[in-house]
Amino acid sequence: MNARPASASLNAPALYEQVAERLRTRIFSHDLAPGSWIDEQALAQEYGISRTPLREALKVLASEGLVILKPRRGCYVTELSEQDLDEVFPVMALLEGRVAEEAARRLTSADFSRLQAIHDELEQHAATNDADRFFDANQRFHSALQEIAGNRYLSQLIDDARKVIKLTRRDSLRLDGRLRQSLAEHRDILDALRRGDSGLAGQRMHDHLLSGREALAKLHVASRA
Amino acid sequence: MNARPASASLNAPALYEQVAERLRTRIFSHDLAPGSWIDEQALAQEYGISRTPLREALKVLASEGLVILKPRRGCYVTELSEQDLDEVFPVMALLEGRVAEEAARRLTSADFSRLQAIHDELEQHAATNDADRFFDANQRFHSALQEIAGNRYLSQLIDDARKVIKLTRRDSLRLDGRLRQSLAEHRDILDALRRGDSGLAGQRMHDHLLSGREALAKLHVASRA
DNA sequence: ATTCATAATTATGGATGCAGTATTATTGCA
DNA sequence: TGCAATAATACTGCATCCATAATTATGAAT
Repeated sequence: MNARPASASLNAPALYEQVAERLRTRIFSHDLAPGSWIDEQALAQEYGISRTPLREALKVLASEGLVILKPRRGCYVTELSEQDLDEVFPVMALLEGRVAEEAARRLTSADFSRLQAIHDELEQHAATNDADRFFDANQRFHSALQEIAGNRYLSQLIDDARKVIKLTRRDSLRLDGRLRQSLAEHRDILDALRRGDSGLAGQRMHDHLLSGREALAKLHVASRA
Repeated sequence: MNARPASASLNAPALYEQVAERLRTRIFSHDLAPGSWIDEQALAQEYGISRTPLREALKVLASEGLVILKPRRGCYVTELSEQDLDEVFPVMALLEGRVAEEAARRLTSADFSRLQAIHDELEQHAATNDADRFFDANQRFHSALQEIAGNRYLSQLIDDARKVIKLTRRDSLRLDGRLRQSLAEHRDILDALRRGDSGLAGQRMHDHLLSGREALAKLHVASRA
């Protein structure tokens, strides 16, 4: 009747994984800025741990593409070039498009209600121009679709790609009008899902992602001017 | 005029990376069999290194999906279920299809000659029924296409997926007739590339991968009987 | 004053040691 | 003889330590 006493320690993620997660947060927030050097000693001291689990965490982040390990020269936060973005986004569009397509095929009415509920949040936050909450709900919408599509491997690739894309997170959603446009695109995707048109859902999701890339490009051009 | 004296040490991969590569080889060869426990001490001793770099290597392999790390319980070689394969292959087909499509768009005549040369090897090894060399040439063909397509991110995802698929390498190519069939599919792909029909090239590559999955499925059913 | 060489400092990568936990073996009891 | 409880063993995960290489600072020479 107890809650598995052993599970307490089993459920506790390894220290290196906890550290990896903390570092991800700091990288996404640009607290650790792209291109900046990661001071192992300082971080280990700050977290009150030794360098060993920290270094293991950095290995994980490196394989996720969030940092790059330069042998004998330390670890640096990844800087994405425009070319990198032009490579990642089309792939992301391909993968997310597939998810939408597959989700449309398997969609139950319960699933749809769930998506509808999240979409309503999107409408709300778009109305109040709350980019942060919009972003959050947006992510949950996409995650829900992934779950419905039911391909864990595909999901994992998307999650990884999303991490990479989040490196650029001075949020294209903050571009004037982008939030409204994103919402409109979501409406169209939801519409295709309701109609059960998997091809169309896939196509619209695909284009939605590319549209996100364009918004980001505009933002970068603007910030350069 | 010198050849950069520093590059000697820079070129040397980190120890953990060397170890990771050695482990990959042993995993693919089933020297370390799926599901088997990885004895850190024994391996470290065998390689004449400490457990530290070995453990770092295992972190990398874990993020590649070749092993799974069970907290406090050690590291095990990944076992792929049929469901896993049914998830990975369609994604692989999607990605490789995209590569073929993109490569077809960018293909120069020099590129085509290169592909043709590799394909000729395939014909050779198919004729002599040399599965190992066929496999090798096959991999080079796909790699060449990836290079031509010119999307490094896409390439990386495919490379990762290929590693996962290689876990099952009791080679579907060894299935009777599969080698011939694979060759025929390659001919068709090359044909589409020559004609510059990117859509067709993508489609055929996509189907080629799914065909590979089917061959593997037959093999597994057969081995169960 | 600038540049190059050399010395001092600092950081990385790897080895070793140790505490805590899981696993296995052993012993006692039903 | 089988099962449970407990003791012994073994392994994982983290910390600490050390050697080597890279970076920076210092000083000399042009």
